[in-house]
Amino acid sequence: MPETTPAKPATVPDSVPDSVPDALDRDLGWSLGVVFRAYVRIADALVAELPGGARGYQVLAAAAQELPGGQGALAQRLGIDKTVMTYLVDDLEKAGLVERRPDPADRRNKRVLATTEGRATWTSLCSRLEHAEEHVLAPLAADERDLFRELLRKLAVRAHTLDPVTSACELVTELDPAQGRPRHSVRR
Amino acid sequence: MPETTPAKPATVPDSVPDSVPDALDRDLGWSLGVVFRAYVRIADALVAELPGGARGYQVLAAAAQELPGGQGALAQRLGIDKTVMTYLVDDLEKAGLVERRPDPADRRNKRVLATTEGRATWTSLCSRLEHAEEHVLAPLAADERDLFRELLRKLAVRAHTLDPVTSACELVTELDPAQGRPRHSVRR
DNA sequence: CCAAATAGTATGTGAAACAGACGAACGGTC
DNA sequence: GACCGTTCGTCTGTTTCACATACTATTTGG
Repeated sequence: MPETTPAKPATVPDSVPDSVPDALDRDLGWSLGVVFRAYVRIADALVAELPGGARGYQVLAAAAQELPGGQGALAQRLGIDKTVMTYLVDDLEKAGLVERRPDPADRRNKRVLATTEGRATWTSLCSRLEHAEEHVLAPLAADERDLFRELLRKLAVRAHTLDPVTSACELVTELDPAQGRPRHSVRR
Repeated sequence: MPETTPAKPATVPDSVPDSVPDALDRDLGWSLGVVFRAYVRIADALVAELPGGARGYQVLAAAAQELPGGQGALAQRLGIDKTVMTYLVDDLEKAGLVERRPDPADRRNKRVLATTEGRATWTSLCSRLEHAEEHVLAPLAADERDLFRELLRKLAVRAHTLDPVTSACELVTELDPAQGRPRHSVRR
């Protein structure tokens, strides 16, 4: 236990990760969080003009591409609460980028469609976001980038079709019996 | 304003062009978000007993492995605000899983170390989280899983060392001059 | 010893998520 | 056509959370 001065002073460890055997590297959750936050940060900075930030862009993109379904389905697809989607679309509508139109087949559904200006804005921002993606993926080689995209897409499509609560529950029940010594009575 | 009216009529897209099943699949941000949320959801469910949820687990893991640096460095590494880290460690300390100890070299720094019970809890939860990771990665083949892990790790380590604000700014300034005529190519 | 700087903590504010209730619109059944 | 039950979107209230700010303790350098 090298408690005394581990060869590296605890001061000024700033931006020099000495290729450490950081055990956190092995944690998928940590890696996912870091990459996700990095992307969101860059994307938010790039589309800061847009009402909803990065999520507003995703709504706009969905509207411009005229994906089927009302804004409820859109919310589920984007992982946003439906109440959040309401004022997200509100802001975009106030900005004149999208408009709500009741689905003639089922007037309860309100489709979110981009206006002409909205489509123009989207195409403009779209190229920016491409740069953001490339920026995040920069550490990888070109073929690695495509590979990563494809693998991640596969995971996302699969994870999106599954009901997360259900899968979590069945995972818990799957683990519970296998947990010979389950919990150390972690009191809260 | 080049072509005002797009060839695509905005009327009643009952039959959506199925040539593009899901244009969102191509968006890296969407994929990242979906996978990240799926993981967090499962992880939170698995470590619900722990004070801070999935982030509490990460703090506990860092404490158990005795990573160098105080809780400020820890917060930066985990992408959490330092004020959040304060009451996160508070809760874990109240639960008897970690303890704060002033660094003898610099008593301003408070290292976060796991207690014996904390280490036991960590090893217990660690195996669970491994299952969670495998569950998220289930759609991939075994070799693909390892490959994805490695690629993601590379991205995370690189993104973590960079200052996100700086990189975002330089990306904006890089894009600004090119903004005059944005490319229309949505996706290559 | 004093001044500047840094780590951690406390506090206030605003935004966001979440749950629940409500009106509108549909699908049946009678 | 008139009644249910259901679904969709919206509204409202509550609670949690992140962020900025100010403050204390401690170190460093002159």
